[in-house]
Amino acid sequence: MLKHSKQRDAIEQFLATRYDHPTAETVYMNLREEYPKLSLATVYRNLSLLAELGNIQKIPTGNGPDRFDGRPEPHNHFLCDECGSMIDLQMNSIDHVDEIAAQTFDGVIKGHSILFYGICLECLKKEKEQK
Amino acid sequence: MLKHSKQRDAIEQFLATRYDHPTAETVYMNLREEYPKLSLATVYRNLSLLAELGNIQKIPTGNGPDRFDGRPEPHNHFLCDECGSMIDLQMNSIDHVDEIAAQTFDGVIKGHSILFYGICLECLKKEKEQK
DNA sequence: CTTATTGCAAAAGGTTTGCAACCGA
DNA sequence: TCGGTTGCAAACCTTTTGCAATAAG
Repeated sequence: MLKHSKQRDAIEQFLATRYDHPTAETVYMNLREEYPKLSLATVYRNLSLLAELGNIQKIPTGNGPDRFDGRPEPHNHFLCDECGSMIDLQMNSIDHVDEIAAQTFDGVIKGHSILFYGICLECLKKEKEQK
Repeated sequence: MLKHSKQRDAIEQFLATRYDHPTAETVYMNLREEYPKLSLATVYRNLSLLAELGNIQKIPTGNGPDRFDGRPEPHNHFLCDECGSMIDLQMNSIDHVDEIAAQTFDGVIKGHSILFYGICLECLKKEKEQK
């Protein structure tokens, strides 16, 4: 059970080419060119499925739509308050937070997600230019 | 500008008595008893305002409604995959993650939010009992 | 008296779902 | 053929918004 689907392949492949953590809508818009009949529902369904399978990551932002990351390996993210851009932060040394958490908690910690927020380089530059 | 409001006080007060990170809906349901004419919109408006003022914390979960925490001091949270309960995790030693992140990132990091996920103690017990 | 706040209802935004048609194994 | 997958539209859930009425300072 779980048949092949061109749409699913295309979605996974598209995410593999993007480093900006697109939304479902963005995936949809881009793939429409190649698959004019593609439906947004199909995009959502496959993004959820791919995330469950562990092939991609779904990253909730707290405001605005979820973002999707073609790289399934654990890593952290930075979200710019101002322009909404999301950036990968590779921080190997940070996995120990699960251990620290485990010391104060008796349940099972499967993992964590850290979302850093602030102002990205581009927005900083723009602010300086305006002065 | 910023007048006093009984509703806002009640919402902040209610949160101060709860350690289970209620949703806006839960706040609403509970305060209806004392304020029968209270509107859900008022609850949302005040929760947002209180969070902006830094009096409470708003915690997005990624699935389901946002949760609210009457304790504004920085701390982390654990969300149970199975029953949806949310627990505070006090981990003073964890603030250095911002520093670590700053080493790999040129923008401004204002803060972070860590959401741990897994299975809580209660759900673990239930699972064991079923076997 | 002025204006922040409220309640109500309607709208918005993002995501999910029902269903018949379609496609892959 | 069987059943997973699609497209479409409608439904859903959470949150926000417009507006006239109310209440705080």
